[in-house]
Amino acid sequence: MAVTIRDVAKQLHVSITTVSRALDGYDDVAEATRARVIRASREMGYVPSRAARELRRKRAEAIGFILPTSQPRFADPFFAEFIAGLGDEAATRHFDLLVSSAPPNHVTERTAYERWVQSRRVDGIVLTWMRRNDWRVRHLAKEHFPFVAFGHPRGAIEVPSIGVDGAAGMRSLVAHLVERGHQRIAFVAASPDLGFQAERYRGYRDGLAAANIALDESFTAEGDLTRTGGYQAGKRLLALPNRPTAIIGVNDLTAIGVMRAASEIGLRVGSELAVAGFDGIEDTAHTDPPLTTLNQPVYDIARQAVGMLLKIIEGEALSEPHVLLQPELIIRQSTAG
Amino acid sequence: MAVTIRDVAKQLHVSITTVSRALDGYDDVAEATRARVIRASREMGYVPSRAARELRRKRAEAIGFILPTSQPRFADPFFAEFIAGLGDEAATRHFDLLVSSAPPNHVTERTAYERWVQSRRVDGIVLTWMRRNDWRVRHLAKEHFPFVAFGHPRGAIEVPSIGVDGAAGMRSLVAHLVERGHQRIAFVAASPDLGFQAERYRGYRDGLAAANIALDESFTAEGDLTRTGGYQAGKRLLALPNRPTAIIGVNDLTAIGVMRAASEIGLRVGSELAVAGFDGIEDTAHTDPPLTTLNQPVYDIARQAVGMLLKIIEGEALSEPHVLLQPELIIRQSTAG
DNA sequence: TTGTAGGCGTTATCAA
DNA sequence: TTGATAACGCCTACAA
Repeated sequence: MAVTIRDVAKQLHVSITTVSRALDGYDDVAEATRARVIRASREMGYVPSRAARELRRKRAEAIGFILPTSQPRFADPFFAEFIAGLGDEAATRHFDLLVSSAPPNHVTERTAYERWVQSRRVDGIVLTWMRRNDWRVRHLAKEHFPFVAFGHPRGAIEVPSIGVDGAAGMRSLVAHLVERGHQRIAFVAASPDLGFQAERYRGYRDGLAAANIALDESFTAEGDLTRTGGYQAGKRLLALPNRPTAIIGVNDLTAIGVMRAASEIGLRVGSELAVAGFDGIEDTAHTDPPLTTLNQPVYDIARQAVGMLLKIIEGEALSEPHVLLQPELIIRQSTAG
Repeated sequence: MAVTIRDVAKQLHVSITTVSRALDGYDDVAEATRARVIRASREMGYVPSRAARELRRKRAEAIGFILPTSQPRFADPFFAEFIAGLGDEAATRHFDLLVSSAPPNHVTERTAYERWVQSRRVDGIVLTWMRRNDWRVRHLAKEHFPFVAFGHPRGAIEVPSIGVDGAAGMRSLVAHLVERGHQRIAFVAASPDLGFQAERYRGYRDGLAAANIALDESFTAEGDLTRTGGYQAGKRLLALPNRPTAIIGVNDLTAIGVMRAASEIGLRVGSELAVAGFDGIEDTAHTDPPLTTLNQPVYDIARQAVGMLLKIIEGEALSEPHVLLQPELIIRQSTAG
């Protein structure tokens, strides 16, 4: 079996208490003793058992994240980056990251969250893709379970969150398009239940209003955040009698789908149709033509989210419970015409 | 505090033993008692503490996966799908998935693996992006720690693995290109240290040999598995005096980068230059033109890998320690000309 | 079929 | 500055 604290203590002829305290950096242990303990531990390959420590400390030293897998074949590059950020920040703080997945609002989602909460498998949870009247928020708040949200859920409950100003981003994007001479600007949306959809859409409408352009309801189509959804919505919009000259996707994948719809009917993106997205995923730099987008620093956001979560877990007050970052408008050839 | 097994026992006026056994499905407990226990547990919201159970059982009921984050801004869609597969299969088997990340062969990678192994934080580990003479394999084998590899490492040590036949895939791809009249076929490779690179490159060469085409060393360029790497390598290849008429990327991202390099110099992909990749990520269906690729069922592979790993953890023998799947050649317009 | 009791490996309290 | 000892919550021989 693995070497335990008792083995180290026996070897050194000290008590297990001493070993424990020496290793955890308490200051009431003689430096000489500490040095001996540390050396012996390393030599003997002693690493404290996580399970025992958890049991005693009542802390899992882990945080959880549940992927909102909307699709059977799920592969949003956004989440690879997000998870890398979560994992890196957690690791530097000596926490582990548990990842699971569940389709949003599906029954299995509920069990997934409850399992972690009830069994204290994790000390806190990171939420993303916030929804209107999100049951996860209600549930976690009721259980007094630490969590932090990426995105700002609207609702009665106070939620520590970090988000990107989707409305402001969209306003600046619309302004950019108007400046390029566009008046007929369409929007491919996502489910209205999604918080960032509402926010970005609001920015789109406000942007139009600011330019004195009347909102044309037929210029809003709904996708599902995937390329395929964007493609289908794009086809519908481009089949309109008086079709738009610019189309904004609620996210980059959607916009990429729109580009394909355009090129399929021989429309040149950039000169004959402007297309733009939101997220700033790496793909956008490599589409043909490169895609204008609103970049959000996903990796850093993830790290910051973990930082906030750990503070909450430690019981510290957050100096800033609602961090709001500005997305960066990256203008590329897809809106160059 | 959370409700414990003792609370349930007290409530029901039975011993904690009875509660424990009733819940774990032992058959030496009266059905009536079991029913009462189960109902009371649910009503009281009792879920066994993972920490206590782990300590007692000496099992973490968790598996680990460490993302090979080669880039600062890391976002390979391959891994989002892979993680979703790992997480789903683990969850259905009542295991948790721990995710961390580390740059391949960096010192921190070693600590990341060792931490989990030493502290028994996880019961097994899934390995990917196998390398030549992989220290992880040596280390885990030496520690008798359960693991399974995605990809077939060549080496002295017997490694349970699931892989996709990259060589066969590349042979069929080359055959396809030759059939379309191509003779000058280039390859954008990855680090030769990577197992699948060696394998796919071998397939490329074998494919050329089968068609009696001499290998032109200048037709091999090295990328880094990213779109940018592919773009740069593509530019080099296309600047060659007698440039290739077809370029194969060792993975899809690389191929996507090559496409951009081509369109940048006004070469039409499909008619004037054939491009193909490997992986079958969703992007390939939405590039312009859509990209020919070798599809590997990443999600299912991940699930199967977990299945194999759990068998190893349970101490069962694997009926098939080396699963080899065939990639599926998906021919699209990028090689249509 | 049920209950008693010991121990998994730590950390924390208290006394020395 | 160190040590003995009691939990933490659960599982499992063994006894009843």
